[in-house]
Amino acid sequence: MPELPEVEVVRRGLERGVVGRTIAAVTVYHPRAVRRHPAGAADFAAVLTGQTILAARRRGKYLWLDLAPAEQPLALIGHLGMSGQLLVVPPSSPDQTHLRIRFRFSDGGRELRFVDQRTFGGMSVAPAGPQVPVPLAHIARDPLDPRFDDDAFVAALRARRTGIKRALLDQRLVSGIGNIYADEALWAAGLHYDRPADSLRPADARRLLAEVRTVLTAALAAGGTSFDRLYVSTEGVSGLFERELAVYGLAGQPCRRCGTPIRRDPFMNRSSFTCPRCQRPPRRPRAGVG
DNA sequence: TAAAATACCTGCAGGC
DNA sequence: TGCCTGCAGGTATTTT
Repeated sequence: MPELPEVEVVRRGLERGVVGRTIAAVTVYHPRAVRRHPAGAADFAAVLTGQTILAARRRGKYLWLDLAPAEQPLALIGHLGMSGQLLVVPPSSPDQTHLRIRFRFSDGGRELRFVDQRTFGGMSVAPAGPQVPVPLAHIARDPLDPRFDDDAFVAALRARRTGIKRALLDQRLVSGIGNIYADEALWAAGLHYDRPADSLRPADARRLLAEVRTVLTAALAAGGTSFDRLYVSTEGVSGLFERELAVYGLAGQPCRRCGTPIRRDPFMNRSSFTCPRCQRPPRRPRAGVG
């Protein structure tokens, strides 16, 4: 599933593949792919046609392409959702089954394709803001951002009246973390997902943040985590981090630290994976206990 | 106002 | 073989 490392791999691919090129034509094959573009698919295509891409940028799990401004600066925003892919491929390559948007370029070279099986992802065009496009103003910086404020994060996390995993998944508090890396970081830090955030000591919060950074960095180095080929780079290559996962998806298998079988609990309509020995449940759980 | 719950969506695995 | 159910989960919206 695309979380920060996977999205960053895609961003780098876009930087190599489409920056500096001019969009010649846009075709939207599924309206849901542009549902966050209020003016609709026709407007989406019309606004983008003729635009030159200046840069490929990211905040958390969102990507955007800065466009050369005619009057006001614009950004082409993308989110991969659960199953989205942004592929840079030769025009002659066969259409993917779930091709949602196609971008052709004026140089006649490789085209950009947004492919998304479950259509949780999507693209839109919005005004570029001073730091991030206007619709992304609520997304916090991610832990790999040089301007991420550790002290502010620790304070904000400890002010939350909820479980720590819920807090980690809240993109307004810290971005880029999804279900996989939340579970991995919590295991590494020896913390249970339902531990109340306001019960964390500052040192606990800092240790958790350090583990988040460690797991995100390692996953990025491995090219991300891939399951059933739903996540791939712009060249269609799968990531290798899955083989390094410690708990996610490993229910029943021994914890690599203590040998206790990993357990899976329902959590927020999905799953949490923990080692019941390394990650003791809290005495006063917040919510979402399964 | 914050936190929790729900809707959205498709493909696959497993049971029968 | 074919139908049904559960599951995967990030974000926006709705409810509590």
